[in-house]
Amino acid sequence: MKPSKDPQPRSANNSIVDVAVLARVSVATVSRVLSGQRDKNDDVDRRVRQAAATLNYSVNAAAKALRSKVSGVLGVVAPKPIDFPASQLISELEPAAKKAGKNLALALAETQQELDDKVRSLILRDIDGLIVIAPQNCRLPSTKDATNSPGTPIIQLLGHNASPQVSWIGIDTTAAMRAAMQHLADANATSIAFLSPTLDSGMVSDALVAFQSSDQITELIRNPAWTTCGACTIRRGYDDALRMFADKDETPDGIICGNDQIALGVLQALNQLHIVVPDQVMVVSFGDSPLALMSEPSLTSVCPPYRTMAHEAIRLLLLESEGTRRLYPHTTFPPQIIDRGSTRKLMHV
Amino acid sequence: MKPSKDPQPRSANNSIVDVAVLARVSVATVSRVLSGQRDKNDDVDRRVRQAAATLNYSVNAAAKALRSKVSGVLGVVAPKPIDFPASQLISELEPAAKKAGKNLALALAETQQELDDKVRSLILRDIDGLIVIAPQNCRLPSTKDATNSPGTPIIQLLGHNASPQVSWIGIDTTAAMRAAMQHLADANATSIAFLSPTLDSGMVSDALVAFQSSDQITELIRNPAWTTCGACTIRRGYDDALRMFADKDETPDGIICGNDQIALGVLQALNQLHIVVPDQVMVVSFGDSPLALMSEPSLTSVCPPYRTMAHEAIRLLLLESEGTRRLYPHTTFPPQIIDRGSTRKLMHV
DNA sequence: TTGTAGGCGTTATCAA
DNA sequence: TTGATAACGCCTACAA
Repeated sequence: MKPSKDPQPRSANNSIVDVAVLARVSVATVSRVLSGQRDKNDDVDRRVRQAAATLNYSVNAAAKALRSKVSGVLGVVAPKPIDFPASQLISELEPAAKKAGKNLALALAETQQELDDKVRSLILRDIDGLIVIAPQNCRLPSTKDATNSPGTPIIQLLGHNASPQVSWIGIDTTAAMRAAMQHLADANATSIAFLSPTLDSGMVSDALVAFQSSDQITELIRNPAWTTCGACTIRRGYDDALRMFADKDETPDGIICGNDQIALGVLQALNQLHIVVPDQVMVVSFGDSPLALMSEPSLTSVCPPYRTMAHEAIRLLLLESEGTRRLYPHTTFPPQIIDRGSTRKLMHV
Repeated sequence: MKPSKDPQPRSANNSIVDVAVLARVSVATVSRVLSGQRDKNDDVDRRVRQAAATLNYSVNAAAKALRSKVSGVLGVVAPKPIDFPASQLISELEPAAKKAGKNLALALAETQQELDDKVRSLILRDIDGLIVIAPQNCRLPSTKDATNSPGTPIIQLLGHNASPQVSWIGIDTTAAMRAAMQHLADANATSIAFLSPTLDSGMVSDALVAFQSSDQITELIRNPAWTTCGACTIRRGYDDALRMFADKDETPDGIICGNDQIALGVLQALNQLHIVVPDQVMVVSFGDSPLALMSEPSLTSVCPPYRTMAHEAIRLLLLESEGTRRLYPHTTFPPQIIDRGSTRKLMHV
C-alpha cells in the first residue's frame, strides 16, 4: 500500500531537497535527522524518515565527504598477493569497520616502493584512517615523508619493524610460546623440542628467546639439539624429526613447530617411524592455517588473535581521528591455542 | 613575489585555486592540464605541473566525484572469510583497477542477506562498477530489486548461478578437463581415473560430463569404477586411491583430482603403496592452491585464469560505464596447466 | 585555447 | 529547535 502522495521512487536521483519538500521541513532538518544529530522521536522525525523511505533516498557520499571532511572510508594496505594472515585480518577488519560506519578501500603492495605509493595515494584520497598490513621486508614509513601529514591516523598490523612514530598492533610471541609450552606441560609432556623458523623471519623470532628462558618450565627442555632453526617447509620438519628420533634412547615427547608446514613434515616423519601422535609424541604449531585441519591427526595450533587485533585497530583509528591526541602505542595480544588431535587432552584424575 | 622561496608545502590544504594563482592561469586550465584534457607540452603545461608539485597539490577526490559523477571507485564483494580463489582474484583485480585509475572498495558477505546488503550499500556509494565474487550458495541478485538501477554496471566472477541479467566471468571447466586429459595423454598415460567433487559443489561440476564425453580420448577411460564422486578432502583421495589400487591387475596410470586436497590424499596412498609418482602413476589436480607446491612431488595443477578474469572484469566494467549499451555477456576462460613433479614431461624422441 | 561562472548535494554557521 | 544561506573543491558549459 502506498501513501496517497505521488512518491516518485525513481533511482537515486533524489536529493535532500526532495526529501525536505516532501516532509515539509528544511534541508537542514533533514540532514540533522538522517545523520542522527536530532534524536527526538516526534512527528518531524517520522515525517523525514517516511519521506526518505518513500523517495528511496540515501545521502550522497561524495557531497557528504566534501562538506564534512569525513569520507567514511578506511584505507587498508595488504601484501600482494594477499597471504593467509592478511586475508584473515581483512576478513575481521571489514565487519568491524562496517559496524563503525566505515567502508574499506583496499590497496596492495609488493615492494617498499609500492607500499609508499599506496600509502600516499590513499592518504590523498581523504580517508579517515589507514591500516597497513606490511609486506615482508617493508618498513612503514620508509622515510618520515610528507606522507604522514598530521591529518590521517595510521596503524600498522603485524610485521616487526614498527617505528616509534607509528601505532602498531602485533602478536605477543612470548605469550604464544609460553602458552604452547604450558599446553604441552599440562598434557604431561616432559621433554620438548622446538623447530624454530630462521631467526630473521619474523613472527616467532623472539619466541626462541621465550622458549629458552621460560622460567617455570625450563626443565622441559632436555636436549639442546632439539632446538633447531631452519626453513618453514614440510621437508624441513620431516628431516628434523627423522634426525631427532634416530636415537631411540632419548627422544622428545612434545614438539613445538614454527608453523603448520613444519608440523606437517613432522607428522609425516613420525607416521613413517610408526610413532603415534598424540599418544607417544604431541605436536603444537604456530599459525593455525588451513593446513592445520587437513592433517591426520589435525594440528593443535596457536592461532593469532586476528579478531582482537582487527577490533583494536578500528577502535584506535576512530579514537585518533576524533580526539586531537596522537599517541603511537605499540600493542601486542596473546594468541589462543586451538586444541586439536595432535595433542592429548589432560584427563582429570 | 617569491616564486621559489615560500612554497607553502603544508599538508593538502591547497586547492585548485592556489595552483591556478601560482601558475598564473585560470582554475579551468589547471583542471584541464591535470585531468589530461590538455595535451600540449608548452609553457602553460609546465607552469601548472610545477605549481602543483610545489604546493604538493592533488585533486580532492570527493569534490571531483561530486561534480563529475565519477567516483573512481570499483566495488568488490567477496566471501567472508576470504577464501583462496577470492584472495587470488582480488590480488589480480587491484593492480588492474589501479591501472585504470580506479580504487577498490572491499565488502565481504557470508549469507545471501549480507550479499544483498553489501551490493545495495556499495551501489548507493556512487561506485563506477561492482564486481561480485559470490559466496557459496548465494545468488546475484536474489531478487531483481531496485538494487540494480540502470546506473551501475555489475559483473559476477566465478560461481555458477549467473542469471541472464548479470554479466558473468567464469572458468571453462570443459576446457580444463580436456587440458588435464590431454596433458596426461601427451605424457603417454593410457588409462585415466577421475576423482570428482560431489556434483553440486561447483567448479568442476560439469567437468565430469566433459570427462566422460571427451571425444578423442575416450579410450583413456578404461574402468567406470575409476570415476568417483566425493568430498574434497585428503582422506577421500587417500581412501579412493587405496581402493583403486587394491586390484593389482588393472590400475590407472593417470589420476585427475577435483582439487589439491584430494590429490594430496592420493599422493599419500600411492606413497604408502610404494607406487612411484610420476613414473608409475601421474597425478593432475584442479585449483593450484598453495598445497600444490607443498607436496612431494609437487602437484601438476590446473590453475584458474585469475589474471585474465580480473582484467576482463575491469575491461567490461569500464566499457559498460562509458557506453550506453548494457549487455550481459557470460564469458568463460580456459585455465592453464602448471606442470610440476606429479606428471612426467614427454620426452622428445 | 583560455577564462568566467554556475552548480554538484551536503553540512556548518548563524540568526531567528 | 529550526531555517536560510554560505561554503566545500571541483568540473564544464559558455563566452571571449
